[in-house]
Amino acid sequence: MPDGADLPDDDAVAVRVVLVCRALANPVRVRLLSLLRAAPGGEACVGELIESVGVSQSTVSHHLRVLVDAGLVRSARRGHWVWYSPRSDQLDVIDFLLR
Amino acid sequence: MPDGADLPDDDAVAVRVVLVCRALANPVRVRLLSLLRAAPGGEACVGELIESVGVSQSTVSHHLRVLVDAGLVRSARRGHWVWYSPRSDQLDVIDFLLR
DNA sequence: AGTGTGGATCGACTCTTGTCAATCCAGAAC
DNA sequence: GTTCTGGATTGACAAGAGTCGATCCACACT
Repeated sequence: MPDGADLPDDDAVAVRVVLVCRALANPVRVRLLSLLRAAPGGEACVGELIESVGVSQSTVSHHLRVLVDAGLVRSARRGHWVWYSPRSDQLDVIDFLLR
Repeated sequence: MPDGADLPDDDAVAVRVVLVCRALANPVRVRLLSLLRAAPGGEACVGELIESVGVSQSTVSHHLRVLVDAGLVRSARRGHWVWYSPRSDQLDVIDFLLR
């Protein structure tokens, strides 16, 4: 096999680290994730979150999107509300960092 | 105890998370930390690092400073060279993220 | 003293992020 | 259908991060 200019294992790790860390490199997002983790049922809808973090609705929505894109959080619409929750397959990372 | 508008426990965690994650939210810095972790003796001087990451000397120096400021890495001048190494008291975090 | 070299610091520039108000979209209720 | 309400998206702006070349500093050596 030719020497890898094409990102083997090590770089996959680096990409993942950067992705997750970029998502948690902002206090609002850490707070959001923390709130979600502590929320009853492990989920919360956006309205509750807006009140808790003290920034505008659009800003909260933006930050939630970043968390989702990073694969840390998932969203699900149920009826009128959209519910956010930490992704269970990422709980080890989340728990470790927010420990 | 009065309800805390003044950042008790939870916020200390958040601050620490943001600090560490901001430091690792950049691929060059993750690479640097990875190199330091894998370096013989657990340390490397700047010259070696410059060759490995492919950015300018001043940029490497800048990124190393960020890692130091985040408390992940320490530096020590020995003679003519400056040696950087992961901080042993942060190895658990580093190992977990770069695992 | 002066010279050379490994690194840090200093502008200056570009690119990215965070924020908001305004607008748009999707469900629910009418 | 229309209207209301919870969220997402858009556009614009300010602030921050990443990068470089140029310069400065610290140490070793002559």
